[in-house]
This record gives sequence, structure tokens and C-alpha cells, in this order.
Amino acid sequence: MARPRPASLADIARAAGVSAQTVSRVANGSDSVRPETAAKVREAMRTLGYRPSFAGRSLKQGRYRTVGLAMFNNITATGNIFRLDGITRAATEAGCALTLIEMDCTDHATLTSAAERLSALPVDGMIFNLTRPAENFLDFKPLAGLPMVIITNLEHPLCPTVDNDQLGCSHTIVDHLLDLGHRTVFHVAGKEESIASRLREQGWREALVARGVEPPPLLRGDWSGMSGYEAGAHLAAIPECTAIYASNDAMALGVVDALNDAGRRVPEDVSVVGVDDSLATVLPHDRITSLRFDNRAVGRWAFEHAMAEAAPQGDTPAHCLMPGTLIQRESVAPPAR
Amino acid sequence: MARPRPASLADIARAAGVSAQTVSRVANGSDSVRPETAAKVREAMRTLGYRPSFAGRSLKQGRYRTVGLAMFNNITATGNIFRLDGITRAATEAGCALTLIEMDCTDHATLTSAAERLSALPVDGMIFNLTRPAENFLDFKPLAGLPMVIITNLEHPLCPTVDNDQLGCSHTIVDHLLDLGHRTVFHVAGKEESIASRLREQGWREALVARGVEPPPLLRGDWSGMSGYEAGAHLAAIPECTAIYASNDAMALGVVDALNDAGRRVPEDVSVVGVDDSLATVLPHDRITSLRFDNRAVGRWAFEHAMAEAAPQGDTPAHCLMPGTLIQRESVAPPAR
DNA sequence: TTGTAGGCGTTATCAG
DNA sequence: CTGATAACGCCTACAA
Repeated sequence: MARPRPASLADIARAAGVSAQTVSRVANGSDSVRPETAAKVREAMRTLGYRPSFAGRSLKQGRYRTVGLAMFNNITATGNIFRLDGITRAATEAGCALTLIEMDCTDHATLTSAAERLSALPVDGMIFNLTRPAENFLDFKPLAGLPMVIITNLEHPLCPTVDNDQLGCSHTIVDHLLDLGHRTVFHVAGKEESIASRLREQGWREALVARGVEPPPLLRGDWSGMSGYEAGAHLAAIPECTAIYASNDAMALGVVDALNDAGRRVPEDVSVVGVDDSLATVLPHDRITSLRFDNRAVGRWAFEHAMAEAAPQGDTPAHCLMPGTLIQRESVAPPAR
Repeated sequence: MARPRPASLADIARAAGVSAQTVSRVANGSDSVRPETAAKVREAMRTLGYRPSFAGRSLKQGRYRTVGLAMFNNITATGNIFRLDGITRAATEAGCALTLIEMDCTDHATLTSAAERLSALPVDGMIFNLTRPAENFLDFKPLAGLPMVIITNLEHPLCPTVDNDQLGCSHTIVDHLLDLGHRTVFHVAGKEESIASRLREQGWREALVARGVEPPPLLRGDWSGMSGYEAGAHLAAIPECTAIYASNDAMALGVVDALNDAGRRVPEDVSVVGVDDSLATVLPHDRITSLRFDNRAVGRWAFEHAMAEAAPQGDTPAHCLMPGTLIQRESVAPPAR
């Protein structure tokens, strides 16, 4: 039951009584073929079901017109789908395809093993989507001749990097709340193993300190609405808590519910901000102010740099942190005097 | 600035003073190489930065160990990410990679054009993820020697097909509500161009008719919570409406909110059911009964059939509709007497 | 307009 | 244990 080899140029040539070269010309739409010959060839192609061989073509041309993407952990994590969509669209526009692998992180996968796996696939460049810390991140050396972009907030000495600006995200939110007159901002963090969560927490601390405010105790959730509710129930009991920054929208929603259940109004008594702007179409009335990232743009940037012809050797690689936009809704107001 | 060719077996062979064949043996972990020779070769590989060529390998072996996936329209549509994840995981387990392209449907893309594009890429089999009706669906002929799976509810004369069972979904929900004693079930449909929405609507009609119930007027939303709210506001004014089936969870949520705002309690006065079970981790307290599909399983099935060695020729192709599971929560109860 | 020769990187096969 | 040869499908370069 071995799969039969598909028809090759030579097969068509034999069937049409011409040379393989002529068939190649027809396949590539050269105009220097006599119409009748071309017709004969096309006929043979149809009958035998000719399809150009990707392997033969790439071997000859020395490139694949394909970008490789390694997703660490979990394709389904928030934002990944839009990054993937951004990469795919950019690739399509550039006439390229995308080769995707998923890296299991249970065994502390390193960039090196990902690079090895991807490099054996048809790729002219590669993109690593990092959502958790990678081992030996800084020591990693990209493979010669294979441009490699890492999606991460960290700068890398040898590879271009791009990501949502997680630190900036916190600064935007904290500054916004302090500017409104709030004395401090409480924070509900996401899962500890998430880089995004860690950076947002760090940015929250920095932003407060930069304004001379001692960061209040941290609350930790797990991204779920329920964990936000629990955090909110806790915070509702703290009178000086008038502003809460939750690391995603589900937790922000939970916080709001808990506050309401405890008799504290949003935004009159407490302001609440989330991240991702993910509930706008889900909730019938989304009232939660949220910081929205453009993950498609991140994906597009990654693609463009992964397929760049020649990375200017010797320069420091590009590093791009894309700022988010604060979508203002009704969950935020100045504190009551 | 042409990209230099990467080192080949021959280059390594030259550097190590052995034959290309020996280098190949080392690269493939053959045990019939003297350790010292192997060490010498490995050393040369390291210095020259050897990477096996996907093109060379595939050309020789006549296959790619890669499955192609064409996403029509919109990768980011609900469920697609889990299907993608299912395919990717199954592929990884089988030692395969995934080649992904996105098909633009603005120009009424057909299966044929998708097949053509995908078949020029490194694929041993392909999967089409259809979320909107395709032109000439039934006329489509798969390419010889390239197994092709279509993710759709429709049966195809030549290709294996798999999908969530959308008709069955409606029957499950409607029967459940009627069994509880409701006299009829109202339906809030999703976007008109969605196949899933159409089939759920059709299944809803069928299920009611099968039980001798005349389907009440249909309400149409656009998948958003807000559109559900509007439908719910309308339905709240209808006294005989005691059970509502919304085609997704966001609309179900909107329906519940609107009913509450109109003074009708859920589930005491009205029962509400959604589809997808997508809000469990988002809402702090998800009370909405919902039908959950296993999109990862759909993806896995598709992968396995796309990479099947020999589709038994002549047989009717496999057709699999995967049933969903009704996740029962507090939004459903028997009608008040 | 068409055909021939050669080589891209790899591996199966067979010879040493 | 190692090497030589040929072939996979295609395309560039050149020749007819």
C-alpha cells in the first residue's frame, strides 16, 4: 500500500512526447513554447495529475518561501491566536506559507531544542513565541543563516525581539489612575509562571514607586474570573482601596462583581481596570476600562524580521515593544473626596 | 547580499576527510560508524554549522511528514484555535509538522483554489477548515495521492469529513428543555453567513417539529452579547416564552441580562441555554447551561485521516459528526406551573 | 522553439 | 566499518 509517487516532469514529458524541460516551461508559464506543444503538455498534465514538487523546487532554489513558528506551551493562550493570525496574514501577503510546531515545555524546553526542530523543517526564518521563561535565554545562539525572531519582552544580544510592552502597560494604567487622584493602586496578578503577569506586576511596582507610592500588598489570581472575585472580596474590605488594576479582564470582571456584592460601587467607590480588552463582544454591556494590545501587529513585525533578507550583521538586533491602548469605559472615575 | 548556502553533507565530508555517506550515517545516528570517525564528523558539523536540508531529505524520501491546513476566512473564529491545537498536538505526537495557510474568502474561494495552493507546499495530506459555505462543494475532486479531509457538517462524496454535530447540538438542547416540560423553545441565531449558525437553526426547527411543536419566530443576533441582550429584551415581553436557546454563550449571557432587567428571573421564569461553554473561566460565576464541543478531538480526527496511509479506495469516505456535551448549570429549570 | 547536461542535498544500494 | 554510485524532481545554462 505504499503511496505511489506523484507524476513528475519526466513522466509528463514521456507522456507528451517532449522533453522534461519543455514541461517545466509550460508549468512555469514561459511564453516560448508553441501553443500546440503547450496544449499537448497540459493535456498530459491533466491526465496524469501533475503537481509541482515542493521538494524539487526548493532544493533547486535554495529557499522555501516559508516561515517557521514555534509556539511554546499553549497555542490557546490569550493573544496567541491573534499573533498567529498576524503572522499568517503577513505571510500570505508576502506569498509565503507558515510551518507551525508546538513545543512542549514540561521538559523545560530550551530555545536550542526548538531551533533544532524547526531548522529541520522547510523554513527560511523562524519565530519563537515565548510565554514562559526559557532556560539559557541569553546564551542562545541563532543558527547561521537562519534569521530568528523571539517574541518576548526581554532584549536578546543576537536575535530581534518583539512583544507587547508589559511594563509600559502597567505604567499607563497606574499613571492614569494616580492622575485621576487615587492615592494608590492595588494589583491582582495572573499566574505566576506567566512572563506577562510577572512583568505587569513589576511595572505596577515601578510605576507606583516612581510616583513615590509604596506598593500595597499584591494579590495573586490565576487569570480566571473566579480568582478575581476572591481577590475583589478581599479588597472590598480595605477602605483605602479605591483603585484596582487586574492583570486581565476576566479577573477585573470578578473584582467588580465582588465589590458590588460587598456593597461597594464601581466606579463611584472603586475604579477597576483590566488588560486585553477581551470582553467587548462577550458582555452585553462591557463597562470595564481595559488596556488593549495589538497582537496582530506583533505577529506582523515578527514575520517581517524573520524573513528579512540580510540582518545587518554586527548591529544590535532590533527590539520592539509595542504599546497598548487604554480603552476607557465606565469602571474608572476619580476617587470620592 | 545573497544568503550563503548552508553547509551540506558534502561540505562536512570534505572538512572531516570522509565520504558524504558517512556524514549522513552520523547525522542519522547509525551505529555502524567508528566512534572516532563519528567524533571527527560531529566536530566538523559543529564548526561549519551543519543542518540537514529538508528539501534534500524530502526529495529523496518522497514525503514530507507534514500536514497542510487551510483555514478559510478567520483563524480567530470560536473553536478554530482548539481545532488547530488538536491538529498540532496530533501532528507533534506523530512526529509531523503543520503547514498553515489562510484562505481569503472575499473572492469566493473554492476548495479547488485552496487545494492548488496547499498542494504546492510540503504536505502529505491536507485539511480544509470550512466555516462558511464553499462554492461547488460537491463537485470538488481531491488531488490524486493527496488525502484530503474537510472539516464540515456536510457529507462529501470523495473526501472524509468531520465536524461538531451542529444538528445534534440543537436536538440535545431542545429535547432537554422540552423534556423538562417547556411547551416550546425560542431560538437566538448567530450570524447568517455562519454554517454553524444555520445548522443550529435548522436543527432547532427539526427538533421542535419532531415533537409536534410549531417553531416560534426566529430571532437573529450576530454572536455578540449585545445582540443577545436585544433579543432577550424582545423575548421578555412574550409571556409564553419560558425557554430560550441561544446559538452561543455571549448571546445567552445577553439574553439572561435582558430578562433580568425586564424583571423575569432565570431559571424560575425562563430557562436559557448557550453553546460552546466558553465562559466558564471568564465569568466569576458561570450559571449558564451550555453545550460544549470537543474541537481538539475534531482536529485530531482530521489529522489522523489526512495522514492515513491508504484511504480504502472505492469506499464511501468516512464522515464523523462529534456530539457535544450538555454542561448543566443553574440557568435551566422546569417551567413554573 | 526545443532539447541536453549538470547539479541542488540526501539516502538506498551495493561494493570494498 | 566506509566509500562510490545513482536517483529523487526541478531548473539554469547552454546547445541545437
